Amino acid sequence: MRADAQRNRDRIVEVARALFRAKGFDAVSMDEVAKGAEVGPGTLYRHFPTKESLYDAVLEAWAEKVNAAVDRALSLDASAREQLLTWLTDYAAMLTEHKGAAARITAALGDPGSPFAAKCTTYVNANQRLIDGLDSALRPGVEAMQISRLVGGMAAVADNSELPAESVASMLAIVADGLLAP
Amino acid sequence: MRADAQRNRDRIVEVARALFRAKGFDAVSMDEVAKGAEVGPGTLYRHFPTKESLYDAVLEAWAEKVNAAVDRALSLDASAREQLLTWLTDYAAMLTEHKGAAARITAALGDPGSPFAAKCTTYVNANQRLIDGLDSALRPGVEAMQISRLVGGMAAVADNSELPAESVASMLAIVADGLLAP
DNA sequence: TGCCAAACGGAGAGTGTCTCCGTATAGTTC
DNA sequence: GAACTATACGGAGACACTCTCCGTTTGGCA
Repeated sequence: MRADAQRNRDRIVEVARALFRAKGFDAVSMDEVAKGAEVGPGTLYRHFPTKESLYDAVLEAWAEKVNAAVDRALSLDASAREQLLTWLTDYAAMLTEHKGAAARITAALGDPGSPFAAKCTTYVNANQRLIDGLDSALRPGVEAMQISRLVGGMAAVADNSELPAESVASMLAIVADGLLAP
Repeated sequence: MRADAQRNRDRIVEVARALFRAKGFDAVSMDEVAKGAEVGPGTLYRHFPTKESLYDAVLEAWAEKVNAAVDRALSLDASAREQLLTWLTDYAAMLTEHKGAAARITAALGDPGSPFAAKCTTYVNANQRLIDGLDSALRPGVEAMQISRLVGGMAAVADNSELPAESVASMLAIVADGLLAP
């Protein structure tokens, strides 16, 4: 890639990250990103053919934090319930870090054609590792995709309604108790 | 209201209901509704100043079914768990009856300025009646708004991903067990 | 320095929401 | 049943947004 192209690409992602985080996916227009990055719309679309692909690039670095969080929860010297709650809370917090991200990623779960498919796989795999780690403490038959959807749904609601952390925590506690073996 | 205006209004709502149900909120354009109802865009917007207000009118009749469903669940001669599951399943099914409705209504929970505020109140009240009816079988301190958000979130996920009923049921079972007293 | 593939950027096509305002008509009054 | 007026109609178009085409510019190499 030519140096000017690389510079422009970096600046676009940087501007887009700030805008998406502040205003949410829908409220940011591509023109706005182009103007902010001081490029023409044509240039923006050369780098990112769709708005989704731009969003995907913005979320790139961020997906790696998920695996770190599941490791952290599993390494805690605590009860299975506390480990589970720690993970769910971290997970929901990461999902709501960007406004609108939770709903978008959760909607893409199980859709291989989605531009966020890679991110979804990361999430589902993290939940699978959690299930393997917590082993028999969980309700028999619980699946990684179920946890992904349950927490993704909660995160989306929390994000949309801008719920305070304690409201999210109490809902996650309900989900966690439901996930633990009876 | 003049007779021709009433006729047009009725036809608009009827056409919009069919379109929204089939294609979901976002995929239906106002022009499409206007053409289907054989009126001009101006006429459509005279009756419904925003797309949301049209959606609200479409959902009008449908909100009444919620109270009937909670009565049905509470009158069942069954365990608290079965009553709860019956209600949650009905509730989620009603939310997903119109594509996109669950996410939209759940997002409006707790926002008095939303065009769907009246529908939200109906849902939260129904859950409150459930809590009162099930009494001590539920986890102490559980609130109607929490149940509304939990199930609304699940319904939104189910709706978005077009999940089969059994997938929804297994997630609702987890939520239900979390809601029941430990 | 000159070349040219790569990149740029703006005009504009296509689609959507919503408005303005001249025209048509329902319903009343004589 | 004719005239009148408040009410409603409907289409042209303003405005915003995503995305494309293509003439122009420029980075990097020989």
